[in-house]
Amino acid sequence: MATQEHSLFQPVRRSRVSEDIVRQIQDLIAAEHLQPGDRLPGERELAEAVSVSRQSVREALRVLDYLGVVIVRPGEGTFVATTPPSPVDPSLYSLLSERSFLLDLLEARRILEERIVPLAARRATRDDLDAMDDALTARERGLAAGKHDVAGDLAFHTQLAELTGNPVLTSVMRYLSEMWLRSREKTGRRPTSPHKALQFHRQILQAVRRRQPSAARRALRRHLDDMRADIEERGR
Amino acid sequence: MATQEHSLFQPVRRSRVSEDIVRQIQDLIAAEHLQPGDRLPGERELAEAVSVSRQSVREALRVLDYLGVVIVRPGEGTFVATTPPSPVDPSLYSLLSERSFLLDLLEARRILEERIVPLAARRATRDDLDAMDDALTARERGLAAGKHDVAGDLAFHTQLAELTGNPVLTSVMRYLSEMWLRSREKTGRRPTSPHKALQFHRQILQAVRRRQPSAARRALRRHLDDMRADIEERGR
DNA sequence: GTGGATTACTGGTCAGACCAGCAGTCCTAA
DNA sequence: TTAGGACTGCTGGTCTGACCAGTAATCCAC
Repeated sequence: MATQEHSLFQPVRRSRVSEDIVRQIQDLIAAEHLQPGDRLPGERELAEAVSVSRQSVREALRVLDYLGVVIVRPGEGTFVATTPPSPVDPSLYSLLSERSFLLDLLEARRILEERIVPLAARRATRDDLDAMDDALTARERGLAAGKHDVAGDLAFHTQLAELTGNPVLTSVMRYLSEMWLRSREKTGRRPTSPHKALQFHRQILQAVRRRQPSAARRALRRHLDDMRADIEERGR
Repeated sequence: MATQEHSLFQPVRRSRVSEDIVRQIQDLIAAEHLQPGDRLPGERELAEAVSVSRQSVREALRVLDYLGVVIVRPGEGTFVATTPPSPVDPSLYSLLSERSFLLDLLEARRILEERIVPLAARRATRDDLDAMDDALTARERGLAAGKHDVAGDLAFHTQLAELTGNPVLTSVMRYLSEMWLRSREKTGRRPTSPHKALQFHRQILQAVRRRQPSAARRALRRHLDDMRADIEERGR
């Protein structure tokens, strides 16, 4: 064919098979044919279904993996991610699945939250505090009814950051939370006891409500220390 | 760079080979061994350089392609993209142009860096410190020759974060730097005296080199206090 | 029961092969 | 001499088939 690009014509965009697969899977998720947590067919099966080589399927899955759309666990399979896909610093990506990464993440959280919590105790408005209290109570009730989502636990910490009134702190906290979720999802780590977490949250919030910055920081430290101990222990 | 040094690429070792390659290439770009527009070695060549199959190389390149780090052109080769992608939290976008935003940003930086700097003083390796020293000296010389770029000043702070050995802290610092640049770009704010900044940097680095965490933190505080005063004053 | 070995399956990796497009080279014909 | 086309070697794109190392469910012996 002589359809070269005279100015009228666009350069022909040769599609890459893997791109097509990426789009198809994303569409299936968007259309909710694939729900979070669902297991995708194996790579071999998928390849045959699309009449394509396994290599092309793998390239597609690798991309979706990086995008956070999908979680790939060797020996088990590939699953639709439960956390909303959020861009993660690409340079950190390869670390997400290492246990030490959660400890690094925890160190960063500690640095930040140790200062956020006292600020929240000083700056939060009455209304904000009431709203958080309601949210926490709702979560406690939800847990009693057997319902529990990890993202909600992290939301508490992000909300704490919001109380400071500094949107940058909120943004950074959200950033760390996203990495936390991704990392834990990739490692397949079980969440720590939700009851314990809620108790800590209650303590922190109480101190904040009473405008006791130091007490709030102490409670926060206990919470993070407990998490660290949990990570270090399970890692063995 | 017509001749590509293969010695730049290290043999690969642990889990998922493609992740390692992604990181190596990103590192090479970050270290400016690979410049925007440069052509990467062919897939086959790259594979051999890291003792890995071509498939793994392809998976890595596919990811880098999606991330916008690299441009792949069939028949020609793979090239480093000219514009590195830098996402900013959309919810903050509208705030970028407000003066108070720089103050919020500064508060976050202070919280983080006040803890980063002492950590750096404790953990940094000799080599890292020497490298930073060289970089700082180069910048001093550049300034004397009338050359000055704001991004370089922020790079100092990011490098400080790297000294902690905690990639999360580095990432957050980079995240804040990104917003800082954007915000200042939008507000059209003139940078503070580059000479003054370099002097502060020199003081901080010296304390870190001498393994004096407290002194390093004090120097860092002076630096940030100075910046805040500068922002508040000019805002009037 | 209970626990250990077995086995089928999954992703991770490798090797080698072929295709189509791009770009220089070289040879030929005007 | 020079314009044109064939040639050649490179590049990424794709496919096939094979083996490895984990997971998880099963089954069998104790």
